[in-house]
Order: sequence, then structure tokens, then C-alpha cells
Amino acid sequence: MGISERKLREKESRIKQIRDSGAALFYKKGYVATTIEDIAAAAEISKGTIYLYFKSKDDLYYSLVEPSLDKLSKKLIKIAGMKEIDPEVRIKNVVDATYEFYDKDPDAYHLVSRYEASIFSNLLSRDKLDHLKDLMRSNLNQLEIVISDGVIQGRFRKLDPRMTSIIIWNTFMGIIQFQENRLEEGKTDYRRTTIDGAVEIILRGIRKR
Amino acid sequence: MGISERKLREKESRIKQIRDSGAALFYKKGYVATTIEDIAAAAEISKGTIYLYFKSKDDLYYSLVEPSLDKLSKKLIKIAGMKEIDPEVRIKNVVDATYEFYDKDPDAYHLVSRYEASIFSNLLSRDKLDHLKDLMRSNLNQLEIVISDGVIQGRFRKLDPRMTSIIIWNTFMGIIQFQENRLEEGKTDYRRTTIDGAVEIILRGIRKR
Amino acid sequence: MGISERKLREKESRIKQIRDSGAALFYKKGYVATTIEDIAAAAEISKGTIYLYFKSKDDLYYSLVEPSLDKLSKKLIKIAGMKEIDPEVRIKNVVDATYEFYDKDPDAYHLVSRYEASIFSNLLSRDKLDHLKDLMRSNLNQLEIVISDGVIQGRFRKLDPRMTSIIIWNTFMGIIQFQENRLEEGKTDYRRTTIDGAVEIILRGIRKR
Amino acid sequence: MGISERKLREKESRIKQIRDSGAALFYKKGYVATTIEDIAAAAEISKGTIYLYFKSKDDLYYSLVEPSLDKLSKKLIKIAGMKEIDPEVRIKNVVDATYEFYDKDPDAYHLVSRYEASIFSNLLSRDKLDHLKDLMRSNLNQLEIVISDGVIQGRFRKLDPRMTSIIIWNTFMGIIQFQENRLEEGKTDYRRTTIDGAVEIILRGIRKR
DNA sequence: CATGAATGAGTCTTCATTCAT
DNA sequence: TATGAATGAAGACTCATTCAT
Repeated sequence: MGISERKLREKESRIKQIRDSGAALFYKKGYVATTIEDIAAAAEISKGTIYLYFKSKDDLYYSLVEPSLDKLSKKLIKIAGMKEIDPEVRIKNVVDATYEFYDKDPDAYHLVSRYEASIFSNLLSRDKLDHLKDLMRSNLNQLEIVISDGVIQGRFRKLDPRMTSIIIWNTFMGIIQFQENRLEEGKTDYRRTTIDGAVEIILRGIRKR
Repeated sequence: MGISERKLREKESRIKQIRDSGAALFYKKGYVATTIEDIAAAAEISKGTIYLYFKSKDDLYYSLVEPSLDKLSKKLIKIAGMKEIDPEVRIKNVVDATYEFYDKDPDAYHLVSRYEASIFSNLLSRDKLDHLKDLMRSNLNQLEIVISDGVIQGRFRKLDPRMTSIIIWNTFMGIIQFQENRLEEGKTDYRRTTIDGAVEIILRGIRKR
Repeated sequence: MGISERKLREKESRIKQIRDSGAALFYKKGYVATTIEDIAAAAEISKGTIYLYFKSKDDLYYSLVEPSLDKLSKKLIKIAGMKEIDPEVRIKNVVDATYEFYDKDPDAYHLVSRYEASIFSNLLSRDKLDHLKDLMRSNLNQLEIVISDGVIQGRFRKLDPRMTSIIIWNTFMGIIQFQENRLEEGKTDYRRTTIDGAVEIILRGIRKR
Repeated sequence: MGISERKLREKESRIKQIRDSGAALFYKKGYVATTIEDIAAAAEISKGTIYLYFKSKDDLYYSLVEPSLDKLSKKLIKIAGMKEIDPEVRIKNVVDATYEFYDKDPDAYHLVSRYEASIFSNLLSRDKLDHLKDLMRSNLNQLEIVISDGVIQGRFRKLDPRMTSIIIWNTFMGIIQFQENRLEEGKTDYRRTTIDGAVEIILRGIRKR
């Protein structure tokens, strides 16, 4: 019993090693430029071992992107659904949740934010592709719902909720990407504060006075 | 002389063919997934000819990205430098200029916006890499200058100009990317209007009342 | 003109090199055990060159088997169709034609005689697979027609033409295979005489007295 | 002792499982296309276990082919040796024995009939290779002996016993292969009757009148 | 200059074999 | 003994780059 437990633990840790190395490399170099050999080396295992746990390179990639997207998606749906809460607060909550997701698992976040449908269109089945697209869309939809609520409740100006959600979403992604580059160059970490500043500006921009 | 002129013209047109095909393909499929064969076929020349004009695949890519970045950069520097003009108008002008750049040469724009330093850090020399980074930074700097002016002139609230420029810049990039995806799915073209809406929201968010 | 002609000749000779090496190796070691590297080495070219002329390993194999089978097939159809000729003579003619085919292009013959549908069922499209099967069947059918004619004309005993054609066909294949083994061991070449002896025995066995 | 007996029994049954699965798979898919994993799965044991009982994949294959060949060989030697029996009857007996061998253990038969020296020349030692060749030859030799007896006794025409044995042997192999293909396509089972028909024709062809 | 055939290093993937438990 | 995870050599195939014409 102890043995089988340990085996299970080891197997899971092996999978985790592969997933972690894969996520980090896919994020750093992109799908095409990352080789299975790279991932194996980073995980300190052999090439073959990866194929014990993942059917193929794109299977590994999909298995990284999908649950991450799914997790974030579920989180945002929950937050956006709290109709009783003030829309401004809900927007902040969405941003907080996304930042927390990013903070806890940056590689997963990057896979999500860097996801490019075009790369996958040749690799994944129609089903999987549509599923990923749906998840991506869902995140934006949640923001849209909250903004829409705010407009209806007269808290926000009469503006296009769709457009506004796009602005917020891409501002978030862009800021993270930008501040990370600065971080790499040894500069101070302004990620969280820049995000907060951006939210402040945008809320001010959409708020009804 | 007539002959050598024609030769020159032909040579230049040959180079243009390669550059145009390269830009379009690099944008559509990404650097790694684009093959020299692809580009040669699109340019209706032979593979070997590309190597007459470009040292290597990454040389071609660099030669596409650099002038595009440079061109946009110069444009923005000019606009941002018009200190006599109202900061809000200058911000709008920066956005207009960027949009015009995008509209006239979408492939060049995409090369710029999709440029990923990480991919090139292994391919390009330190010099070239730094140069590209500088150009990228310059664009943000111009926005920063304008916002800074606005803050000093008391037209904008006291906010971090750097942060604000990041917000504007990434909102632009994100909206283009997003609306292009929707365009591909056959939906109405909301690129320009979404951009305008976003600028409106942000200006409202940073304006001093 | 002279140049393009030479180029064409060189290209054809390159293809011939690959085909010849491929046929010889596929015959000697079987489809699975033969590697593209093997074939390239035998043809004294590089791996990549093979892929300039053939889409894949199984494409090369198919391109070797199909025309060979087709050629033999057509030959036998022609001979079997000569209804005015004595059935015994026609059987001999079929055997002669098959032997001539073998003698002129042993590798092609071996590809045909060693063809195993099971190997291909996973590699080839339904169309191609059916086509090969049809060709294989056709050869037997021609023998069957001749024997059938002989039975109807009262020259042969009342026996199953299908069964008899199978006997003749497999005797031929078996004898070639067997005598080649002996030949390899340095023994005298009895291929043709054994074939003739076998035909003699079988004709005697089916002839009506 | 009861325990060690059980252990022995289990061990033998384990080996049998491996051998049976191996024979079936080697026959169905060929040596190269059959994986150790396949065999282990079919035998419902683990990959490692196979290596407890067999040194390598080719060792397993050899250990399957050799005894099968040996068994058939011994059987035919016995029958062919019955000098007091009529040669025609002995030929029939040889065919019957071969058919019975095939009928009882088709996989073993196929291993024998599909055995291809060329594949093994790289894998097996000279000794083993020669041994297999000897066994293969022996079968033909037995037929040759019987036919030779028939010629001497004046029952058969003056023909080459070697050649005649080759004809008979290969007719048998060819017919089985051919009729099995037809069987797979759902057609009636004509294996035994075709064999009998073939023997009838050949005997008639070699009989002295 | 232009061509495109040829090259071979590099990529994904499979599988015989080993070995710690 | 039995297991099955791990290994890494080997194979099919791609593509940037070179070079003879």
C-alpha cells in the first residue's frame, strides 16, 4: 500500500515535471520552436518518457492549455455571475482573479494569453479547436456581462459592453507582457500597480457621473 | 544605361516581391512555420534567388521588421514632438498615425506587433536585438511624452505617464488582433470604431475635470 | 535545348537509381526492414533527395509495385485472349511471358510475387489497395480463362479451372524462389528447366487422353 | 514440493502464453511489425517477463520457428521412410501430415512457411541460420526420396525428383496462402479440396501409364 | 543573375531492452 | 519472479542552405 502510493506519487511528480517544463518552454519559445528534446532535458528525463504520459507533442500542449483556460474560465464565470455585487467591484474582482491565476501559475497564464488559434488549426481536431475557442470567448463574455449590468443599472455610461471588455482584457494582457520584459531587464516590479492603475483609469473612463 | 536601369528596376522589384511575400507569410504563419520554399513560391521565384538578396531566413525577417519599426517610430516621434498641439489631440494623432500605418501595410504592422524578442534572442546578434528593442521602446516613449506633457499642463490627472502609455498602446494592439479575428469569421468591421471608442474611454479616464 | 535535355535525362536517371535501389532492397529485406537511409546509400544519394521524387516511403514502394503488376497484367491478358491458339500453348505462353518478365526485371518480379496485402492495408488508401488486389487477381484470372477454354474444347479433363490456375501460378512462384536460394549457394541455375519441367508435369496432369 | 510443482506448472504455462501469443502475432503482422509490447499484452503479462524467459525478440522468434520446423521435419521423415508403402500413397501421406500440422497449429505452420532467411541473416548466428535451413531442406528431401522411390519402382515417369518435390511443396504452400486470403474475404473454405485436387493433378502428371 | 536539385542536420515518434522495486 | 517505468538508438520526414549549370 505504501509502495503503490509512492509509485502513484512518483508518477504524478513525473507528469508534473513534464508539464512544468513544457509550459515554461512553450511559453518562452513558442510551440514550434520548442522540441520534445528540450522539454525532456528540462524535466531531466529522456525523450521516450514523455511519450509514456503524452500521446504527442500537441497532445502535451493541449493538455497544458485546456485545463488552464478551463480553470480561469470557471473562476471568471463565478465572479461575473454575482449580480448582487456592484459592477465596479465585480470588474475589479475579475481582474484580481486573473492576476491571482497569473501569479500562481505564470506559465499556464502565458500559454493562455499567447494562445494562437492559427498554430493549432492544423494540429487539433475540430472538436478540441472549437472547445478552446469557446473557452477563450467565455472570458471576454464574463467581462461583457458585468459591464452590461453596469450600463443597465446606470452605473456606467452607455457604451458598447463588448468593446469595453476587449479594452480591459487586452490592457491586462499587454501590461503583464510589457512589465515582464522590464522585469527581465532587472527593473522594479510594477506589474500589480500598473494593473491597478489601468483599472482605475478605465473605470473612471466608463463611470457615469 | 537603359539596360542597367531596367536591371536595377528588375532587381528592386525582385526584392520587393520577396519582402512582400515574406511579410505576408511570416505574419500569417509565424516565423518558424514559414518556409523559404513558401516565400519563394509566393514571390514566384526560386529558392536560390532569395539567398542572392538575403543572407539567411532570419536576415530576411529582420530586414522586414526593422524598417517597419523604424518607419512607425519616426512617424510617432514627429507627432509626439508637436508640443504646441493639445495633448489629447496628439494622443489621437498618435493613434491615427498608427492606425494609418496598419491600414496601409497590415503585414508590416503585424510583424511589428507580433514581434517576439524571445524567438530572436538565439538568432540575432546582440546589436540587432538591442536595436529592435530600442525601436519598440521608442513608440511607447512618444506616447509617454505626450501624456507627460498633458499632466504638466494640467490637462490630465496626476498619473504615471509610463503606465498610461502602456495601457493605450496595448489596447490598440489588442483591439486590432481581436477585431481581425472577428473579421475573419465574416463579421462586420469594427476595427476603427472600437479603437475610437477605446481612446474616448481612456481619455475620459485620464482627463482632469 | 541540349541542357534541358540533359537535365531531364539526369532527373530520370536519379529516379531510376532510387527505384532500382528501392526495388532491390525491398525485395531483399522486405518493406519494413528497408530504411530510406538504406535506399539512399544504395543509390549513392542523400535521404532528402528521395523525398524530392517520392512523397513517402510507401509512395515509393507503391510506385514500384503498381507499374510492375500492371505491366505483367497487361501482358497476360493479351496472351490469354488469343482464343484461336491451342490452350496448352497459351498456358506455355503465359508461363514464358511471366518468366521473361522475371528475367528482365527480377526486382520488379519479386516485389510482385512477395506482395503481401496485410503490410499495405495500413499504409495505402482503399483505392490503391483495391487496385493492387485487382491486378493480382487478374493474373490468375487469365490462367483460369485459358484453362476454362481448354476444358470446354475438351482438351483438358473436367477440373476446376480456378484451382488449376492456382496450382500453376504458385508452382511458378515457388520454383523461382527455391531455385534462387540454390543459386545463391553457388549451385547450377536450374530455374528455367525446372519451370519447364513443372509445366510439363502439370499439363500432363490436366490433359485429356 | 507441491509448491515447487505449482511454480513449475505456472512457469511453463507462462512460457506457453508467450509462445502462443508470439506465434500468432508474428504470423499475423510479420516479425518487424510485431512488438514485444504486443506480445506481452496478448499474453497478459508484462514486457519484462518476456525477457525472463527469452533473451531477445529474435530469440523468441527462433525458439518458435525451430521446434515447429523440427516437428514437421520429424513427421515427414517418418512417413517418407516407410519404403514398403506405395509411393503415391506416401506422397498423399506427406501432404496429409503437412495439412494436419497446419490444421492443428496454423500459427506454427505459418511461421514455417513464411520464414524468410534474409530477415534473419542479420539477427541470427551462422549456426542457428544453418540449422533452420537444414530443417527447411529436409522437408523437401523427404518428398524427393518418395518420388525417387517411385521413379525407381517404375511407378512414376523418369523425371527429376528434386524438381517434382519442389513443385508439390510449393503448390501446397501457395494454395494455403491463396485460399486463406479468400477465406478472409468471407468465401467458402476450399483449402482441403484444392489441396486434394492439386495432388490429384500432379500425381496424374508424374504417373507412368 | 537565376535556378532548383541535392544535401544533411534536426525533429517527432517508436520500441527493444534494462533495472529498481 | 514479475512488473512497468525509463531509456536511447533508430527511423521517417522536413527544410535552411549550397552550388553546379
